[in-house]
Amino acid sequence: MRLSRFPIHTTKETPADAQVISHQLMQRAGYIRKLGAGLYTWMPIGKRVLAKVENIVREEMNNAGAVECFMPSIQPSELWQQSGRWDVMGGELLRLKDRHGAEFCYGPTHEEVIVHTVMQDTRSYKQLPVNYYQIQTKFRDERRPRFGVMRAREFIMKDAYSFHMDAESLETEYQNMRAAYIRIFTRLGVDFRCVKADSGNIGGAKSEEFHVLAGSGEDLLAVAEGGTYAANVEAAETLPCGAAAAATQTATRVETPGKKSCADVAGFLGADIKQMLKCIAVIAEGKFYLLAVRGDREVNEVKVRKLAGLKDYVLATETEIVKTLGSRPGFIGPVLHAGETTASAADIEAFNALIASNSITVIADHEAAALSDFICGANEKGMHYTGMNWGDAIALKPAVVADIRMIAEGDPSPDGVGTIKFYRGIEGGHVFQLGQKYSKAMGFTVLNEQGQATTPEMGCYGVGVSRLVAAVIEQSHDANGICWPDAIAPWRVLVCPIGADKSPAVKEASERLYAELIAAGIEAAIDDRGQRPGSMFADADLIGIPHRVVIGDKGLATQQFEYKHRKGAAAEMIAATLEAVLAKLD
RNA sequence: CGGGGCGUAGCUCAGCUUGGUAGAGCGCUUGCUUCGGGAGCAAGAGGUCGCAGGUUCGAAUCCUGUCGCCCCGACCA
Repeated sequence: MRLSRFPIHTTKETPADAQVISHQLMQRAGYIRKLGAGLYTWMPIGKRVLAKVENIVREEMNNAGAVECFMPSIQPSELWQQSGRWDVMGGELLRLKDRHGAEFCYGPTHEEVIVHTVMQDTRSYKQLPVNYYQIQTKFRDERRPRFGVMRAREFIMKDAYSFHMDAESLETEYQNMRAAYIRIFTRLGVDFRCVKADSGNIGGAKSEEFHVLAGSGEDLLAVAEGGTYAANVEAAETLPCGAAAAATQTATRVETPGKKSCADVAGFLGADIKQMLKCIAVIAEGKFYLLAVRGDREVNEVKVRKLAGLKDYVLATETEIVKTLGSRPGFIGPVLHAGETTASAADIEAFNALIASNSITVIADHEAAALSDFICGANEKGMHYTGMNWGDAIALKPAVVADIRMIAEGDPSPDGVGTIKFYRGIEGGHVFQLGQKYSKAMGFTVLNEQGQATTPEMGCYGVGVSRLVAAVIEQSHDANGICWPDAIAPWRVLVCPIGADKSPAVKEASERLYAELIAAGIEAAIDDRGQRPGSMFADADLIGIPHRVVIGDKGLATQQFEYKHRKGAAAEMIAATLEAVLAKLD
């Protein structure tokens, strides 16, 4: 490619609206231009990189036996009503009406369409398993699009859907896709982890995410040092611990004026925060719950939502807490009122009746259940209990003991091997076992070997193609700009003639090398824009071309080119031949 | 959706408090001199100050509304 005929629009200034480095560099280097919130145009140079990522994904999907198709981005609402998601999806689903008033949505994903399509042609077990994929534009009306193409509203996704007669076949294909994803991320040259994931609201059982490790990542990953366990913290289990030790103290009300957080109370009382019980008041399906974890722990929302009856829980408001417990946030505990509060005797009786009755359920984490002689809120403003024990007459017993806390750094790995360390990651891929959720909802059956109608098992596998471009940059850049790996660089080699307008020798040598590289099948570009050396080098670094060959009179005098790798510290002189340049590319 | 902030030249921003002829840097055009890490000088082009009302002799500036964008918190490739 001749840069004189290719739009390269770089800027020295960083756009004001870009927060993360990949977004800044993609805009500065002219890879993308913003059209609106979460809407980006891929400029020609950016499209080259995007196409390369797409092609790597396509090659690995094809090699893994998946077949490419292409579905409409606009989907009829009927399909979403069949699956039940039309009413479940919130504002994220962009809804449209056509001229007849018929309702549609812009597809945020394609489970409905693929099931609808595949079921039309699939009648027999002999036609399964099969795995369809497409690389296509999706639209999700994100609450808060940000970080450029990393979290755009319109983005490019590779989505694949497989169908199977049984769970074993699904498991086989799931592992096949998982292996394909490992190859994809390896070819992209990124440091990544495959982690156990929560399957979210797409449904289904087993799922893993592929994360590109980066400090700017939005996800927190729990990875075992010295082991193989890796999970998104949302999905990371924690190990049960021992039973509570026998009580050695009796409960004592103590004043803790204005001390609300566990750290404040522990500090005020000179106690270890690990002796504290943290209680979170939540309401689900009209019922009041207290979620109890140790003072230094956090509640894991995803785990709580998996408990029976708590799927749609919300935090209790201060008003609700006052009404139900006679307490305020900061002083909540699984305890009855002692009768020494400013509240009236009747109120206390009412609170205690509520607290003691089934209308309040205590759900304790394993560690919280194992506490003894602990400190907890007294359900009175400014008051806590010390020396409390679950067996105490005024303490409620946990109705449920479950794993509801967030895993923490330093915890033993849930699989028993290694110690947990946290990393940040950018989710670039996700593999799911969906089971029969969609095939059942949409009435998809095929005849098995016995001639009986059977609902197929389904898997789905996504790669955030456009997001990955940004993720690679997050991992591979320096003060001067992007450092592309060869596999997805817009060009592998850039030929930079110095003073070609003045020196016929330079012009001739650089044109010849450029032509030879192209003839040799190397993706090369020549910067024939007539720029001064400084701006030419600055552009080359900013747009991130891996290999740079500078040709000037100085080098040609001794039959030499100058070669520099984008990540190399210094340039070196090499023989002024195609062979010498090719040797550097290997 | 709740909270905070910003809309002035292609880009980054000043001007607004205290109304009075619209500014700088970068970029762009032309000429000359330069030419190995974003050159110098000179001369130019380029903005109905997001939009709509209102106050005023007069509004980028004050008021109201509206639209857009960005940032901080519950979801996802």
